[in-house]
Amino acid sequence: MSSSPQASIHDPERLSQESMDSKSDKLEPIQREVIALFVNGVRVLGLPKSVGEIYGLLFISPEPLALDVIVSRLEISKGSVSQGLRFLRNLGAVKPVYVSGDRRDHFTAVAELKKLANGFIRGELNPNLESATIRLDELKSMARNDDSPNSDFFKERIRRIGNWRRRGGILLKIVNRFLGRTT
Amino acid sequence: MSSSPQASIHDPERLSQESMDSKSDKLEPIQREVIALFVNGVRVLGLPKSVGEIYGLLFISPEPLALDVIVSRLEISKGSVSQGLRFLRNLGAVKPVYVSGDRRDHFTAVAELKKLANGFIRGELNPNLESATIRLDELKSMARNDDSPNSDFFKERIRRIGNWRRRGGILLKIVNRFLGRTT
DNA sequence: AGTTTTGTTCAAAAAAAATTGAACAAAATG
DNA sequence: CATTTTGTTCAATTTTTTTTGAACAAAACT
Repeated sequence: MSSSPQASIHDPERLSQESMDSKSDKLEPIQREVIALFVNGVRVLGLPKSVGEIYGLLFISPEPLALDVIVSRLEISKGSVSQGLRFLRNLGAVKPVYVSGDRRDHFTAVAELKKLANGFIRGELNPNLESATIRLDELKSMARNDDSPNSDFFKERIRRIGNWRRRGGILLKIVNRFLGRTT
Repeated sequence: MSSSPQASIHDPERLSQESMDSKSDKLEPIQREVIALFVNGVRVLGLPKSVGEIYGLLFISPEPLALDVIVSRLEISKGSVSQGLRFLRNLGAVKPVYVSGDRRDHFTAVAELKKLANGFIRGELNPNLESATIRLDELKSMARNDDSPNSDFFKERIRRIGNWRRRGGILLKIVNRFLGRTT
Protein backbone atom coordinates (compact mmCIF):
# COMPACT_ATOMS: atom_id res chain seq x y z
CA MET A 1 0.00 0.00 0.00
CA SER A 2 2.65 2.48 -1.03
CA SER A 3 4.43 4.72 1.41
CA SER A 4 2.06 5.41 4.28
CA PRO A 5 2.97 3.98 7.68
CA GLN A 6 0.83 1.20 9.15
CA ALA A 7 -0.97 3.71 11.31
CA SER A 8 -4.55 4.03 10.24
CA ILE A 9 -6.35 1.10 8.63
CA HIS A 10 -7.33 -0.90 11.65
CA ASP A 11 -6.82 1.89 14.10
CA PRO A 12 -9.06 4.78 13.07
CA GLU A 13 -7.52 6.82 15.86
CA ARG A 14 -5.45 5.46 18.70
CA LEU A 15 -7.75 5.08 21.67
CA SER A 16 -6.76 6.14 25.15
CA GLN A 17 -7.16 2.77 26.87
CA GLU A 18 -10.62 1.54 26.06
CA SER A 19 -11.84 -1.94 25.22
CA MET A 20 -12.03 -1.40 21.46
CA ASP A 21 -15.34 -3.19 20.89
CA SER A 22 -15.10 -2.02 17.29
CA LYS A 23 -18.09 0.24 17.99
CA SER A 24 -18.95 3.56 19.60
CA ASP A 25 -15.66 5.20 18.75
CA LYS A 26 -15.01 7.20 21.96
CA LEU A 27 -16.14 10.77 22.23
CA GLU A 28 -14.88 12.91 25.06
CA PRO A 29 -17.51 14.31 27.40
CA ILE A 30 -16.80 17.82 26.24
CA GLN A 31 -17.34 16.71 22.68
CA ARG A 32 -20.65 15.14 23.58
CA GLU A 33 -21.77 18.36 25.20
CA VAL A 34 -20.76 20.52 22.29
CA ILE A 35 -22.56 18.23 19.89
CA ALA A 36 -25.69 18.40 22.03
CA LEU A 37 -25.46 22.19 21.91
CA PHE A 38 -25.34 22.13 18.14
CA VAL A 39 -28.18 19.66 17.86
CA ASN A 40 -30.26 22.14 19.77
CA GLY A 41 -29.01 25.02 17.71
CA VAL A 42 -29.90 23.54 14.37
CA ARG A 43 -33.36 22.65 15.57
CA VAL A 44 -34.10 26.36 15.84
CA LEU A 45 -33.15 26.60 12.18
CA GLY A 46 -35.46 23.74 11.29
CA LEU A 47 -32.72 21.28 10.43
CA PRO A 48 -32.62 17.61 11.40
CA LYS A 49 -30.75 16.35 14.40
CA SER A 50 -28.25 14.39 12.34
CA VAL A 51 -27.09 17.57 10.64
CA GLY A 52 -26.44 19.14 14.02
CA GLU A 53 -24.56 16.09 15.17
CA ILE A 54 -22.35 15.97 12.13
CA TYR A 55 -21.55 19.65 12.13
CA GLY A 56 -21.01 19.61 15.88
CA LEU A 57 -18.65 16.66 15.70
CA LEU A 58 -16.57 18.26 12.96
CA PHE A 59 -16.57 21.56 14.79
CA ILE A 60 -15.20 20.01 17.95
CA SER A 61 -12.73 17.63 16.29
CA PRO A 62 -9.12 18.76 15.94
CA GLU A 63 -8.56 16.92 12.65
CA PRO A 64 -10.70 16.43 9.56
CA LEU A 65 -12.80 13.29 9.66
CA ALA A 66 -13.83 10.74 7.07
CA LEU A 67 -17.38 9.54 6.60
CA ASP A 68 -16.60 6.17 8.23
CA VAL A 69 -15.27 7.81 11.30
CA ILE A 70 -18.24 10.10 11.63
CA VAL A 71 -20.51 7.07 11.39
CA SER A 72 -18.75 5.18 14.13
CA ARG A 73 -18.26 8.17 16.45
CA LEU A 74 -21.86 9.29 16.16
CA GLU A 75 -23.35 5.81 15.81
CA ILE A 76 -25.75 6.88 13.11
CA SER A 77 -26.20 5.34 9.69
CA LYS A 78 -23.95 5.82 6.72
CA GLY A 79 -26.93 7.09 4.74
CA SER A 80 -27.62 9.84 7.22
CA VAL A 81 -24.03 10.95 7.28
CA SER A 82 -23.78 10.93 3.53
CA GLN A 83 -26.91 13.06 3.18
CA GLY A 84 -26.00 15.30 6.08
CA LEU A 85 -22.56 15.98 4.66
CA ARG A 86 -23.98 16.83 1.27
CA PHE A 87 -26.39 19.27 2.85
CA LEU A 88 -23.67 20.89 4.93
CA ARG A 89 -21.37 21.08 1.94
CA ASN A 90 -24.07 22.79 -0.12
CA LEU A 91 -24.54 25.28 2.66
CA GLY A 92 -20.80 25.88 2.84
CA ALA A 93 -20.77 24.82 6.49
CA VAL A 94 -18.34 22.01 5.91
CA LYS A 95 -15.46 21.69 3.51
CA PRO A 96 -13.47 18.77 2.12
CA VAL A 97 -9.84 18.47 3.08
CA TYR A 98 -7.34 16.17 1.43
CA VAL A 99 -5.40 13.96 3.74
CA SER A 100 -2.36 12.42 2.15
CA GLY A 101 -2.05 8.68 2.28
CA ASP A 102 -5.75 8.21 2.83
CA ARG A 103 -8.10 7.71 0.01
CA ARG A 104 -11.24 8.65 1.89
CA ASP A 105 -12.69 12.17 1.70
CA HIS A 106 -12.20 14.12 4.87
CA PHE A 107 -14.16 17.07 6.15
CA THR A 108 -13.79 19.96 8.54
CA ALA A 109 -16.28 22.44 9.87
CA VAL A 110 -16.26 25.93 8.44
CA ALA A 111 -16.27 27.94 11.64
CA GLU A 112 -16.64 31.52 10.45
CA LEU A 113 -20.01 32.85 11.50
CA LYS A 114 -20.20 35.10 8.47
CA LYS A 115 -19.79 32.20 6.08
CA LEU A 116 -22.28 30.07 7.94
CA ALA A 117 -24.86 32.82 7.95
CA ASN A 118 -24.32 33.57 4.28
CA GLY A 119 -24.70 29.96 3.35
CA PHE A 120 -27.88 29.64 5.33
CA ILE A 121 -29.33 32.80 3.87
CA ARG A 122 -28.47 31.78 0.33
CA GLY A 123 -29.54 28.18 0.70
CA GLU A 124 -32.59 28.39 2.91
CA LEU A 125 -33.89 31.92 3.25
CA ASN A 126 -33.46 33.51 -0.17
CA PRO A 127 -35.29 30.81 -2.11
CA ASN A 128 -38.28 31.35 0.14
CA LEU A 129 -38.11 35.11 -0.19
CA GLU A 130 -38.04 34.78 -3.95
CA SER A 131 -41.00 32.47 -4.19
CA ALA A 132 -42.88 34.80 -1.88
CA THR A 133 -42.08 37.67 -4.19
CA ILE A 134 -43.55 35.84 -7.15
CA ARG A 135 -46.70 34.94 -5.28
CA LEU A 136 -47.04 38.49 -4.09
CA ASP A 137 -46.92 39.82 -7.59
CA GLU A 138 -49.70 37.46 -8.58
CA LEU A 139 -51.68 38.64 -5.61
CA LYS A 140 -51.27 42.26 -6.61
CA SER A 141 -52.64 41.58 -10.03
CA MET A 142 -55.55 39.62 -8.57
CA ALA A 143 -56.32 42.56 -6.32
CA ARG A 144 -56.33 44.96 -9.25
CA ASN A 145 -58.97 42.90 -11.06
CA ASP A 146 -61.09 42.52 -7.96
CA ASP A 147 -64.19 44.54 -7.23
CA SER A 148 -65.66 42.91 -4.19
CA PRO A 149 -66.75 45.23 -1.39
CA ASN A 150 -63.54 44.24 0.37
CA SER A 151 -61.29 45.17 -2.47
CA ASP A 152 -59.81 48.21 -0.77
CA PHE A 153 -59.13 46.32 2.39
CA PHE A 154 -57.43 43.56 0.44
CA LYS A 155 -55.26 46.05 -1.41
CA GLU A 156 -54.17 47.63 1.82
CA ARG A 157 -53.25 44.26 3.30
CA ILE A 158 -51.34 43.17 0.25
CA ARG A 159 -49.41 46.41 0.22
CA ARG A 160 -48.50 45.74 3.80
CA ILE A 161 -47.15 42.30 3.01
CA GLY A 162 -45.11 43.90 0.29
CA ASN A 163 -43.62 46.22 2.87
CA TRP A 164 -42.71 43.33 5.11
CA ARG A 165 -40.97 41.57 2.30
CA ARG A 166 -39.01 44.68 1.38
CA ARG A 167 -37.90 45.16 4.95
CA GLY A 168 -36.98 41.53 5.23
CA GLY A 169 -34.64 41.94 2.30
CA ILE A 170 -33.03 45.02 3.82
CA LEU A 171 -32.68 43.24 7.12
CA LEU A 172 -30.78 40.38 5.55
CA LYS A 173 -28.32 42.88 4.15
CA ILE A 174 -27.90 44.49 7.54
CA VAL A 175 -27.32 41.11 9.15
CA ASN A 176 -24.73 40.40 6.53
CA ARG A 177 -22.93 43.63 7.07
CA PHE A 178 -22.94 43.14 10.83
CA LEU A 179 -21.53 39.64 10.63
CA GLY A 180 -19.06 40.77 8.02
CA ARG A 181 -16.42 41.96 10.47
CA THR A 182 -13.72 39.67 11.94
CA THR A 183 -14.12 35.89 11.97
CA MET B 1 -80.24 38.33 23.76
CA SER B 2 -81.22 41.82 24.85
CA SER B 3 -81.24 44.49 22.18
CA SER B 4 -79.27 43.06 19.26
CA PRO B 5 -81.12 42.50 15.98
CA GLN B 6 -81.81 38.99 14.72
CA ALA B 7 -78.81 39.20 12.44
CA SER B 8 -76.21 36.72 13.49
CA ILE B 9 -77.26 33.46 15.16
CA HIS B 10 -78.09 31.33 12.18
CA ASP B 11 -76.36 33.49 9.63
CA PRO B 12 -72.72 33.72 10.62
CA GLU B 13 -72.19 36.17 7.80
CA ARG B 14 -74.58 36.84 4.95
CA LEU B 15 -73.35 34.89 1.94
CA SER B 16 -73.24 36.37 -1.53
CA GLN B 17 -75.48 33.82 -3.26
CA GLU B 18 -74.03 30.39 -2.55
CA SER B 19 -75.78 27.13 -1.78
CA MET B 20 -75.26 27.32 1.97
CA ASP B 21 -74.36 23.64 2.50
CA SER B 22 -73.65 24.59 6.09
CA LYS B 23 -69.97 23.88 5.38
CA SER B 24 -66.93 25.46 3.77
CA ASP B 25 -67.87 29.00 4.65
CA LYS B 26 -66.80 30.81 1.45
CA LEU B 27 -63.36 32.30 1.15
CA GLU B 28 -62.59 34.68 -1.66
CA PRO B 29 -59.80 33.63 -4.03
CA ILE B 30 -57.62 36.47 -2.83
CA GLN B 31 -58.09 35.31 0.71
CA ARG B 32 -57.08 31.79 -0.21
CA GLU B 33 -53.94 33.07 -1.84
CA VAL B 34 -52.97 35.25 1.08
CA ILE B 35 -53.50 32.37 3.46
CA ALA B 36 -51.33 30.15 1.31
CA LEU B 37 -48.63 32.80 1.43
CA PHE B 38 -48.73 32.84 5.21
CA VAL B 39 -48.72 29.07 5.46
CA ASN B 40 -45.48 29.15 3.54
CA GLY B 41 -44.14 31.96 5.60
CA VAL B 42 -44.65 30.33 8.95
CA ARG B 43 -43.03 27.14 7.73
CA VAL B 44 -39.76 29.03 7.47
CA LEU B 45 -40.20 29.90 11.12
CA GLY B 46 -40.83 26.29 12.03
CA LEU B 47 -44.50 26.71 12.88
CA PRO B 48 -47.32 24.37 11.91
CA LYS B 49 -49.49 24.97 8.91
CA SER B 50 -52.61 25.53 10.98
CA VAL B 51 -51.00 28.50 12.69
CA GLY B 52 -50.25 30.03 9.33
CA GLU B 53 -53.77 29.44 8.16
CA ILE B 54 -55.32 31.02 11.21
CA TYR B 55 -53.08 34.04 11.22
CA GLY B 56 -53.48 34.43 7.48
CA LEU B 57 -57.25 34.28 7.67
CA LEU B 58 -57.40 36.87 10.42
CA PHE B 59 -54.94 39.06 8.59
CA ILE B 60 -57.00 39.08 5.43
CA SER B 61 -60.42 39.37 7.11
CA PRO B 62 -61.95 42.82 7.50
CA GLU B 63 -63.68 42.02 10.77
CA PRO B 64 -62.64 40.08 13.84
CA LEU B 65 -63.62 36.43 13.73
CA ALA B 66 -64.85 33.97 16.33
CA LEU B 67 -63.41 30.50 16.77
CA ASP B 68 -66.46 28.87 15.15
CA VAL B 69 -66.12 30.97 12.09
CA ILE B 70 -62.44 30.24 11.74
CA VAL B 71 -63.22 26.54 11.98
CA SER B 72 -65.81 26.64 9.24
CA ARG B 73 -63.90 28.96 6.93
CA LEU B 74 -60.69 27.01 7.19
CA GLU B 75 -62.32 23.59 7.53
CA ILE B 76 -59.93 22.47 10.20
CA SER B 77 -60.81 21.12 13.63
CA LYS B 78 -61.91 23.10 16.62
CA GLY B 79 -59.00 21.69 18.58
CA SER B 80 -56.46 22.97 16.10
CA VAL B 81 -57.99 26.41 16.04
CA SER B 82 -58.14 26.58 19.81
CA GLN B 83 -54.50 25.62 20.14
CA GLY B 84 -53.42 27.79 17.26
CA LEU B 85 -55.16 30.82 18.70
CA ARG B 86 -53.57 30.29 22.06
CA PHE B 87 -50.17 30.09 20.47
CA LEU B 88 -50.74 33.22 18.42
CA ARG B 89 -52.10 35.06 21.43
CA ASN B 90 -49.04 34.15 23.46
CA LEU B 91 -46.86 35.45 20.69
CA GLY B 92 -48.86 38.64 20.53
CA ALA B 93 -49.69 38.00 16.88
CA VAL B 94 -53.40 37.99 17.48
CA LYS B 95 -55.54 39.92 19.88
CA PRO B 96 -59.05 39.50 21.27
CA VAL B 97 -61.66 42.05 20.33
CA TYR B 98 -65.02 42.41 22.01
CA VAL B 99 -67.98 42.40 19.69
CA SER B 100 -71.14 43.69 21.30
CA GLY B 101 -74.17 41.42 21.22
CA ASP B 102 -72.07 38.34 20.63
CA ARG B 103 -70.86 36.23 23.43
CA ARG B 104 -68.08 34.49 21.51
CA ASP B 105 -64.50 35.74 21.71
CA HIS B 106 -63.39 37.42 18.53
CA PHE B 107 -59.87 37.88 17.23
CA THR B 108 -57.96 40.08 14.85
CA ALA B 109 -54.45 39.83 13.52
CA VAL B 110 -51.84 42.13 14.95
CA ALA B 111 -50.32 43.47 11.77
CA GLU B 112 -47.37 45.54 12.95
CA LEU B 113 -44.16 43.88 11.89
CA LYS B 114 -42.34 45.19 14.93
CA LYS B 115 -44.79 43.60 17.29
CA LEU B 116 -44.76 40.33 15.44
CA ALA B 117 -41.00 40.18 15.42
CA ASN B 118 -40.79 41.09 19.09
CA GLY B 119 -43.25 38.41 20.00
CA PHE B 120 -41.41 35.81 18.02
CA ILE B 121 -38.08 36.79 19.48
CA ARG B 122 -39.41 36.74 23.01
CA GLY B 123 -41.43 33.58 22.65
CA GLU B 124 -39.27 31.42 20.42
CA LEU B 125 -35.76 32.75 20.09
CA ASN B 126 -34.85 34.10 23.50
CA PRO B 127 -35.69 30.95 25.44
CA ASN B 128 -33.33 29.05 23.19
CA LEU B 129 -30.61 31.64 23.54
CA GLU B 130 -30.91 31.46 27.29
CA SER B 131 -30.72 27.72 27.53
CA ALA B 132 -27.74 27.82 25.23
CA THR B 133 -26.10 30.33 27.56
CA ILE B 134 -26.51 28.00 30.51
CA ARG B 135 -25.12 25.04 28.64
CA LEU B 136 -22.24 27.11 27.45
CA ASP B 137 -21.30 28.08 30.97
CA GLU B 138 -21.27 24.44 31.95
CA LEU B 139 -19.07 23.72 28.99
CA LYS B 140 -16.62 26.41 30.00
CA SER B 141 -16.23 24.92 33.42
CA MET B 142 -15.79 21.44 31.96
CA ALA B 143 -13.08 22.80 29.73
CA ARG B 144 -11.25 24.37 32.66
CA ASN B 145 -11.08 21.02 34.47
CA ASP B 146 -9.95 19.20 31.37
CA ASP B 147 -6.40 18.18 30.64
CA SER B 148 -6.64 16.01 27.59
CA PRO B 149 -4.17 16.72 24.81
CA ASN B 150 -7.02 18.48 23.03
CA SER B 151 -7.81 20.79 25.88
CA ASP B 152 -6.48 23.91 24.20
CA PHE B 153 -8.36 23.18 21.03
CA PHE B 154 -11.56 22.64 22.97
CA LYS B 155 -11.13 25.91 24.82
CA GLU B 156 -10.64 27.77 21.59
CA ARG B 157 -13.77 26.26 20.10
CA ILE B 158 -15.86 26.97 23.14
CA ARG B 159 -14.69 30.56 23.17
CA ARG B 160 -15.78 30.80 19.59
CA ILE B 161 -19.27 29.55 20.37
CA GLY B 162 -19.40 32.16 23.10
CA ASN B 163 -18.64 34.79 20.51
CA TRP B 164 -21.42 33.58 18.28
CA ARG B 165 -23.86 33.73 21.09
CA ARG B 166 -22.82 37.27 21.99
CA ARG B 167 -23.17 38.42 18.42
CA GLY B 168 -26.51 36.73 18.14
CA GLY B 169 -27.74 38.78 21.07
CA ILE B 170 -26.47 42.01 19.55
CA LEU B 171 -28.04 41.11 16.25
CA LEU B 172 -31.44 40.67 17.83
CA LYS B 173 -31.17 44.18 19.23
CA ILE B 174 -30.21 45.55 15.84
CA VAL B 175 -33.15 43.79 14.24
CA ASN B 176 -35.38 45.26 16.85
CA ARG B 177 -34.13 48.76 16.32
CA PHE B 178 -34.49 48.42 12.57
CA LEU B 179 -38.05 47.19 12.77
CA GLY B 180 -38.83 49.77 15.38
CA ARG B 181 -39.67 52.53 12.95
CA THR B 182 -43.16 53.04 11.46
CA THR B 183 -45.76 50.26 11.48
C1' DA C 1 -9.88 -9.07 -14.16
C1' DG C 2 -11.36 -9.74 -9.59
C1' DT C 3 -11.58 -7.78 -4.99
C1' DT C 4 -11.94 -4.27 -1.67
C1' DT C 5 -12.88 0.27 -0.26
C1' DT C 6 -15.61 4.40 -0.45
C1' DG C 7 -19.61 6.81 -1.01
C1' DT C 8 -24.54 7.59 -2.94
C1' DT C 9 -29.33 6.56 -3.49
C1' DC C 10 -33.78 5.48 -2.32
C1' DA C 11 -37.57 2.41 -0.65
C1' DA C 12 -39.03 0.98 3.76
C1' DA C 13 -39.13 1.63 8.80
C1' DA C 14 -39.10 4.52 12.67
C1' DA C 15 -39.70 8.71 14.95
C1' DA C 16 -41.61 13.13 15.53
C1' DA C 17 -45.04 16.56 14.84
C1' DA C 18 -49.59 18.08 13.79
C1' DT C 19 -54.47 17.28 13.60
C1' DT C 20 -58.71 15.41 14.92
C1' DG C 21 -62.64 14.60 17.69
C1' DA C 22 -64.88 13.38 21.70
C1' DA C 23 -65.10 14.27 26.53
C1' DC C 24 -65.18 17.82 29.56
C1' DA C 25 -65.71 22.41 32.09
C1' DA C 26 -67.42 26.96 32.50
C1' DA C 27 -70.51 30.40 31.55
C1' DA C 28 -74.82 32.16 29.67
C1' DT C 29 -79.54 31.47 28.52
C1' DG C 30 -84.35 30.51 29.17
C1' DC D 1 -81.95 24.09 37.32
C1' DA D 2 -81.86 22.07 32.85
C1' DT D 3 -80.16 23.32 28.38
C1' DT D 4 -77.35 25.44 25.11
C1' DT D 5 -73.32 27.77 23.69
C1' DT D 6 -68.46 28.45 23.84
C1' DG D 7 -64.01 26.99 24.38
C1' DT D 8 -60.18 23.77 26.24
C1' DT D 9 -57.77 19.49 26.75
C1' DC D 10 -55.68 15.42 25.54
C1' DA D 11 -55.51 10.50 23.81
C1' DA D 12 -55.76 8.50 19.39
C1' DT D 13 -54.96 9.01 14.60
C1' DT D 14 -52.93 10.93 10.61
C1' DT D 15 -49.38 13.20 8.24
C1' DT D 16 -44.79 14.57 7.66
C1' DT D 17 -40.02 14.18 8.42
C1' DT D 18 -36.01 11.71 9.46
C1' DT D 19 -33.30 7.66 9.68
C1' DT D 20 -31.93 3.25 8.34
C1' DG D 21 -29.91 -0.27 5.61
C1' DA D 22 -29.32 -2.81 1.59
C1' DA D 23 -28.41 -2.37 -3.26
C1' DC D 24 -25.66 -0.10 -6.35
C1' DA D 25 -21.82 2.53 -8.80
C1' DA D 26 -17.28 4.25 -9.12
C1' DA D 27 -12.72 4.25 -8.13
C1' DA D 28 -8.46 2.06 -6.18
C1' DC D 29 -6.16 -1.46 -5.11
C1' DT D 30 -3.61 -6.31 -5.98
